[in-house]
Amino acid sequence: MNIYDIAEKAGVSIATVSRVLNESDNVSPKTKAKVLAAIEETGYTPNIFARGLGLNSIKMIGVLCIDVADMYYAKAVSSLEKLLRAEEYDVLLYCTGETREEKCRCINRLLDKRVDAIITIGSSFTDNLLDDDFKQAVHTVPVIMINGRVDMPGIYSISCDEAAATENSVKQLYHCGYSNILYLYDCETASGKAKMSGFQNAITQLGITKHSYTIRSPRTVGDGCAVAQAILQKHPHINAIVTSEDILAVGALQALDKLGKKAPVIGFNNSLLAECTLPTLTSVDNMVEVLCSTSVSILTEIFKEKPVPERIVLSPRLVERNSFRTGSNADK
Amino acid sequence: MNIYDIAEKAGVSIATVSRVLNESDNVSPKTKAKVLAAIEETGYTPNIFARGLGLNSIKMIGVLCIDVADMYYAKAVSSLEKLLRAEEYDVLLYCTGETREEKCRCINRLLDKRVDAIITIGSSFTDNLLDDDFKQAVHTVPVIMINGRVDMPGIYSISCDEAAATENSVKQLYHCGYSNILYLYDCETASGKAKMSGFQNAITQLGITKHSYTIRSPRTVGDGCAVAQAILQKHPHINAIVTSEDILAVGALQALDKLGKKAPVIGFNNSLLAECTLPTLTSVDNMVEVLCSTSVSILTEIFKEKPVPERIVLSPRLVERNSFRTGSNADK
DNA sequence: TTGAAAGCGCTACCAT
DNA sequence: ATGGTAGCGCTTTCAA
Repeated sequence: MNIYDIAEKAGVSIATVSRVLNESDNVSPKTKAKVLAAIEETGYTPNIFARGLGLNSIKMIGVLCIDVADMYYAKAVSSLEKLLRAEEYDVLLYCTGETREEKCRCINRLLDKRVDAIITIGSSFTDNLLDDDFKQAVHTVPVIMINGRVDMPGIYSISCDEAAATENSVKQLYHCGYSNILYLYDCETASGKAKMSGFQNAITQLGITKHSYTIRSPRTVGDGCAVAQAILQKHPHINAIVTSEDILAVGALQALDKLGKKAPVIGFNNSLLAECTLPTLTSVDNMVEVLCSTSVSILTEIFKEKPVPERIVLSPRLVERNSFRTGSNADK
Repeated sequence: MNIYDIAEKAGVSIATVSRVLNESDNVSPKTKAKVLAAIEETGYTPNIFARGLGLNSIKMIGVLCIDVADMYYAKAVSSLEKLLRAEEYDVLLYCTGETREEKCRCINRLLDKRVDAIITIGSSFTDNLLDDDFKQAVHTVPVIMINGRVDMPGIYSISCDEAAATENSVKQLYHCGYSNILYLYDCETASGKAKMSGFQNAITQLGITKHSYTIRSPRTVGDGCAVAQAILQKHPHINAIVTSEDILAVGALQALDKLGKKAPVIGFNNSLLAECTLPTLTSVDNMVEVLCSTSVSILTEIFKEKPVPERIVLSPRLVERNSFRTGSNADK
């Protein structure tokens, strides 16, 4: 079933069918009706490849993340998919994993598929080693980085200020009377570094570097718990914990429970996990939804060839639950 | 940059370039080298639309789920994406949401995109109202349903026996001395019904229907907690809880904590949440990874036109953590 | 308002 | 082993 069949059935030329299909205005209502009837009757749908071949676009956006099984990426992908579909774009999803080789392979594969744009999620695409691949990509399509940043014309960065968020968490704790703070973190991606610098800024400004600690842990509940437990035992005067990830905060809460201790804990990502713990977890909301909707808006503007900012930074906010409340005073 | 440019640069015909591109054997090493050099030099990649137009395939699989932000679907999508990419297929992801209209729209949109197959995740695609859409889909491409089932030639069902799993959970509890069991569930999809029937079977067989309860709750931690708390107060003799979802199990644990009670709890899905609670949660593993890898194997067999079973059922297994251990005897 | 026809870039068949 | 060429199904320009 193709456009010729429809043309024949409707007694018109393929050009006219094409016009109807593309909602061109120069078709008389009568012929339009005939064509639509033929289409309806046969259940015909245009061949996307032929259309793509002519227009060189298939209305598809490539979305890259490390692994959609991670809740943070999943939320973003879900959000993007809905927003893009509303704009008639489909999502081609790649879970690249951590390695540079695979990320590079995915970018190129996406370009081979002639997607209309690429959106990356997460700071791990902020990687000098990928610059060449992005340079090539940008040559063909716009690239939007959510929480990533590569300074290159054609790459648009939409991110949330994680350094400021972490800095704020520490300051809030301090103002509530906690000054022996542990920072439990998981990775040293660009995002990890930003959060760490936020922590360092805070303790420096507050003059509490002497009594503050940082320690790294693999990104699992069990490891977070073990690592936190060890350092809490070694330094019993630690009286508050800030983490780079909700998962680690969950581990920290478990460590406190095991040690029979109480201390405020602040997570990061405001994920479902924050609602599942006892006490429920106060956590930094990284504004994924807003990042995604902003990204899609920017993208549609780009497609319309309107000027858009190359860099947008949003402020995250602290969502308070039972593991720490800024209102309450210290029980220290 | 197209195949003509490469042909000219390499001093051969486009037919030869095409042969090199498709790794046909009938090309002399010398010409092959020339062509590859030209490709390398120019960075040429074949136009996917033109290829698709000829072959009527773009090596793309449509994956449908309700919402990838749900951890259960996210795990499956992640798993499928990796497996399919390894087979050179890309994943077009649609989060359909709950409504039939949107599911239907997504199926049709996927067909318009000329995907090579459709994979649905979750029992909510087992829906008589969608039968017409699937009938049309099956006409064009194979459909694989993970944890879903529609009896129609061309639809392959790969699922996990959730009824048996729930039945087993109840029996395990009973054998450890718990016979006043609450079943806390969230939905009445096909999957929800299967689990419920498993529960009913168990209590009937065990002769404990008199002291068993079922209650429904929205699928959030807060609701699960509130609903569980209410019924536990009304029926204080309830001494064990089985749930249809880890999220509800988390709620149940919180309810027990609030009431200062202890009772074994069994979740379903063996998600990350099960590691985050105190006590950690014993949960039914729904074998997502196995379901996905089986699905991809089946699919590749179908593409090779080999015969495959229309229905595969896997047995789930109970993953024991601290909220209930079959080894331990009742502390009742 | 409509139709004819020239591409779009590739694959695969038929020659040589 | 290589080349010529006819499609694949659509969009769009040019003519009428």
